[in-house]
Amino acid sequence: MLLLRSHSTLSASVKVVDSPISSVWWCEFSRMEFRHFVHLEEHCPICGDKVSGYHYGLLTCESCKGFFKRTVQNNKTYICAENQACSIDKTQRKRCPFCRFQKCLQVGMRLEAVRADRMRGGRNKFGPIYKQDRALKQRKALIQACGFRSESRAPLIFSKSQRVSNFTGGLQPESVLHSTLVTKAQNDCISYLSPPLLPSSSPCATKYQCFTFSNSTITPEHTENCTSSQGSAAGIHTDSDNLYSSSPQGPRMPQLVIEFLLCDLDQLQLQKKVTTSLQQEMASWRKHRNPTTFTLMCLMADQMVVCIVEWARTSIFFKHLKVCDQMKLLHNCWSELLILDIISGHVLYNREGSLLLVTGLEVQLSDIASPTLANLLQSGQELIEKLHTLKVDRQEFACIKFLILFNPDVKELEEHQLIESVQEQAEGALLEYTLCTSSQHLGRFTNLLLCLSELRALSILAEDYLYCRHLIGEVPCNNLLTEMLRVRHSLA
DNA sequence: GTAGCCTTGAGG
DNA sequence: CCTCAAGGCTAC
Repeated sequence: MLLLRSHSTLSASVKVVDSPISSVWWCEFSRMEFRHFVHLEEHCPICGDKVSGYHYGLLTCESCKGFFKRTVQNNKTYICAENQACSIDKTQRKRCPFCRFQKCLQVGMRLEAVRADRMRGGRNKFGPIYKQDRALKQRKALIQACGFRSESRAPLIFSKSQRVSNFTGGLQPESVLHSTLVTKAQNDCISYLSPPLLPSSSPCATKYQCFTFSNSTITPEHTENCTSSQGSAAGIHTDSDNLYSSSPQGPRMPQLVIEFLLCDLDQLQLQKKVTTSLQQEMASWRKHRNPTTFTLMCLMADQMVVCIVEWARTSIFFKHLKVCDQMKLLHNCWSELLILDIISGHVLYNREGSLLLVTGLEVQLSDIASPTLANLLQSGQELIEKLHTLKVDRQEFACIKFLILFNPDVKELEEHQLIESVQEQAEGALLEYTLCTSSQHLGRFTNLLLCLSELRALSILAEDYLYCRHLIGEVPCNNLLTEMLRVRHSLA
């Protein structure tokens, strides 16, 4: 609370400017049967035929829907007569069911959407994802229909020639881990230039424009503080000699993703900060007695929560919110962000095996006496494995953090609409990014959202567990962690 | 086996 | 009541 209050020099609330498309007009437009227009414009990602709606996780044609259903329901196995690389289009889709089914899975059709009980009608868990995707497509189609493009600002990108020392913001350039980080950031950027095998029918493969601020609900001026103050430290600039200059019409990273990335504290900086604070904490603890592993974990968590608050407080959009809303949002999601930070450390730096916390503290499951804590760590490990398999990158983690932070479902928000709008834009940015970096189309985005709900569930369990131990006096007191624990439970 | 059309039923 | 994504039916 103190942290937030002491920095509450908010100049003005975020200005909501008139969109080039007025909101009244937009509402009227949305009421029209516009969604059908969107569907008709789409091609089946498997065979290129006309789509008939969302089926088993994504927009497909009627025949691929039926094919997928028959294959899964009847447990069919196929064999490819060629080399398992048959091209699938409308005219040839019947020739090789093996390759057709492979393509169904590849683009993201979901096996679990085929009902084991064969019950008809109703809705499944993908409903919200279909809704989100539809909303984004409507926005994109509307932008195209109006000939409106957000190209007002030069794209912010990583420069090929950017020096390592600039990227670190002062950290040791000889650090091996750090070099990996830089290479990864540059590789991410390079791979973005040549998106993996998108079918030619996909609109992403042919033309993709930066969509950020496409509905212009938030003025670019609110992003400028962030980019100008942190851009150089992060090694990101608007140099014309950039990776994309040779292909102005090629795919671009959604600008909002870059903005999020800029706000994201470098994992190594975070580690350094947390370690320093923790060493000081531990020194004072050891004067009395040696802390247990659980105590160490609590001390570390406390320092990470401080970093999370610091990150949020200086982040794009969030820094312009009213302090009361900032506090509500953080009180709602601190544990999710905390777990995400720990998990992202594992996924990004390819750590496997025992749970290695950000300070370097390694926790073996066998060392954990409490079965509840051991279960929590086990669930954390499983989520790490899922995200590791998905190869979630820094850009996606940066978007996910904003998705978690800007939760419009938090009660009694004063700037509810603005918060909802930021979350929608973060969702849109993540979807855009995944559509253009993954060959799985909607599948990757869906997988990320499913992981997000698992993270939410895990954070609730972890918070409950911490609170129980806090009640019996086992969590070190008088810090931000215990304050966060108390606030949540005093509101409940 | 395929694919177009029909029926169903939970959720908005 | 309407929507729409499931499963079902059936001519080919």
